[in-house]
Amino acid sequence: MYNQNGNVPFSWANVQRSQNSDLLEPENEPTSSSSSQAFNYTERTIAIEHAPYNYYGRYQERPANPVHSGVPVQDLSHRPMVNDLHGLVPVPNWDAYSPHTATQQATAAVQSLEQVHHPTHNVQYHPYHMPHAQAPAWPYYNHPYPDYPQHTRRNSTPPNYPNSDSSEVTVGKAKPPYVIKACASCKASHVACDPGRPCQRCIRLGKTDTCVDATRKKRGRPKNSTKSQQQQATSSMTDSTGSSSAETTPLHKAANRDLPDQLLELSQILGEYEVSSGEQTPAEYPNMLGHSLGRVSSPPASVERRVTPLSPSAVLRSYAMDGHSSIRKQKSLPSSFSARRGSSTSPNSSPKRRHSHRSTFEAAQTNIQPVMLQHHQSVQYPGAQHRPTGQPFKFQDTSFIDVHGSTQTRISLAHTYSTASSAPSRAIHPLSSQFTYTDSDQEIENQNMHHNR
DNA sequence: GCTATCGGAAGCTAAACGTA
DNA sequence: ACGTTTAGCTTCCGATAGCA
Repeated sequence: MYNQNGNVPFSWANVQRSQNSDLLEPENEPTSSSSSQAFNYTERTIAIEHAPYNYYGRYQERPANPVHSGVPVQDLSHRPMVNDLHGLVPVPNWDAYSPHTATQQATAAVQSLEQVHHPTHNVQYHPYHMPHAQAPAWPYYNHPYPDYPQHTRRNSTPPNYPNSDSSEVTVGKAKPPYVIKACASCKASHVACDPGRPCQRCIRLGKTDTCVDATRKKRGRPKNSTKSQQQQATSSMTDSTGSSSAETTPLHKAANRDLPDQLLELSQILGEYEVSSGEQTPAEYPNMLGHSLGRVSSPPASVERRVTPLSPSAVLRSYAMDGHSSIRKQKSLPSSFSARRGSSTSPNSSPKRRHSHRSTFEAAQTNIQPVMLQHHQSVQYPGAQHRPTGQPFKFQDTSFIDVHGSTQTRISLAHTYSTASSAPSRAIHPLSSQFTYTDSDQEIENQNMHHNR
């Protein structure tokens, strides 16, 4: 249940487990110190002035928080919540703060709420999530998961739960985690906001009247995005013979077909790769697999035609990046990938970080097999040719057929490239193993020289 | 020193997708 | 049904520049 840092990684599976486990049975929790009678969960003592953050790193403003139903926020807000589909349930023993700071009034209020709404449940509900409880403006707003873990981003060290034998929790150089909603001014200025309205920055700048929550667009994957993408890709692509694709097939379904059909469908689904017909070696496309694998030799005689995908980064450069740099890399990697991020050209990119990328790259060299395609002359990177200048676009689910040796293996270029000025990191995912590949700065430089030649 | 600007890293959400 | 993936959004760090 705990990761190597001793933290409980957030997942709904863990939430569900916790609901069925003794996490909701405070009396079964190991106690490192005394328990609060009011809440019956294990406390950890912590100096308030040193610990303005809860277990997940969410900022807890200690003094003078709004009081709701007689419940001071600072006394109750620090408990991590799990969602039991009925309400947010505080998880005992995850606390960074002492419940002894709860007032008698708070105790009575919570007990009253629990009795009214869940008299038979042996769980404890956060009062702000009780049906009739009016949520304070902060720290919870109406956010459904107010304690969604965030300490992975901010340098807010959670307590060394569960193995901490110290009653003192070291928070270190913790910074306030993200606010749930930034104000319009802070958002526009790309600066940190705080939950107050007006926020401290607006107060300082005298913009108190205009300090309102920034409007937020709907997040999440759009409805029918895949379908529409496929339709768009299909309508804009032709194969080398000039024939239009008559139908679309999802990549994962195409992968189960016979090879020629699969390739045909891939050619319809994917976009245009750069094609070399045998006299060209991968070294002429220095950023892609051939070069990255250190492979410059001729293909096996059995391979009639080699298709060398142009480096996504090279493609990006070729599409008139005009300085608009809101173009970014896709972040998330498939779970089977080693999680790694980063642009090696970022001004913040440290040599150490680049070294890390390089190490992975070199490790990948030993594993990746040459990538070639048969029966297949022209494929497109979806949408590339129609991409408006300066707008982000992405390569995704790009597949290759590895016909090196006797086996045929589908290899997916598993990730999305949409960066204008940074070197894209990339992940290449064969079905049978996993590895990643990332450009180094030097490689990018070489590509630039090659491209400008 | 203060403030504004902004590129982009890191994180969040929810629909689509995969799988048992 | 449920877990995973992923598109598209968010916040805000940190570099840089302008100004008094």
